Amino acid sequence: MPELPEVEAVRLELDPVFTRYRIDDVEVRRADLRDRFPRRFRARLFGQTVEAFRRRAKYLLATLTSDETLVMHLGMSGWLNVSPPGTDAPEPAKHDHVIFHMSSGAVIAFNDPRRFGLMTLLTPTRLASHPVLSTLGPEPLSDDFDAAALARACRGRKTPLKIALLDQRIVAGLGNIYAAEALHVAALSPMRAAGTIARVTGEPRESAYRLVDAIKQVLTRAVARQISERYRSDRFRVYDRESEPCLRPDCGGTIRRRTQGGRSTFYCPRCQR
DNA sequence: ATTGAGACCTGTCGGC
DNA sequence: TGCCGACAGGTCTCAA
Repeated sequence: MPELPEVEAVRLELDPVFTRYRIDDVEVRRADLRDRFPRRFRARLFGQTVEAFRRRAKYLLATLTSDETLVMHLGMSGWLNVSPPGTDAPEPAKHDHVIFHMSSGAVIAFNDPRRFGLMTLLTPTRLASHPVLSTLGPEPLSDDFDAAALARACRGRKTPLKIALLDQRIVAGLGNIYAAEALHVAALSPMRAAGTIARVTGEPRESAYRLVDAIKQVLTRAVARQISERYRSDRFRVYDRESEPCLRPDCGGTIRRRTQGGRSTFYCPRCQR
């Protein structure tokens, strides 16, 4: 489920009942998501106040009074479900692995059937030197992410553009759906070599400007729509629309599906070059 | 250095 | 109905 827009929706939903509130209790019902939880996980959270809560790429980062940061990643199937203050907390659902009881009265359940999600605690030092977090590319909706930055990152690369967009070191937050969507908006082929959006000097070509605009547009709209609602394939231009007509006016092409890096890519072979 | 394949884990869906 | 394979919005590791 979760790419940048979904993670941002989760952050927004949690913020009013999570940020600046104390963690009164933590139920750890399974301590093994993608990695085993760190030692003393529960004890290190117990009684801590969430001083700040932000999103970086697809990660959620909660800074605690202790200066440690609770790092959460939703993986493929993860979500954080909120029971608002004043409501009866429901019985734990299947695959509720960690449940936070906040001083706001809210109960927040981390649910993740496939357990590709991640939850850990990092000291400031280890946060700053984290091999993944410290090498993430720019936030796609920030001013740091522009055609020059994208072209520089793609310069000389022969890997297909779609694969490059999924590389979180190039741009952080795109996943399989929005990478395909952005390439369609930009009318760029997913198979094209990533390096072709840059000149040999590393300067952006026109396609790099188009792609950056498309990424920002696709993500901005998805965030605005508060994609936390249920998955509906008709919200997408190409994703999950194999054999259906291309939605670009006057294109007349048909959406195709093929595999790249072991994952499905959807695109229009007619208008995406 | 890049790149591709396989791994992790559970659920769902379509075909027989 | 039941079984089986294919596939799913992510990331990591390992080999070539």
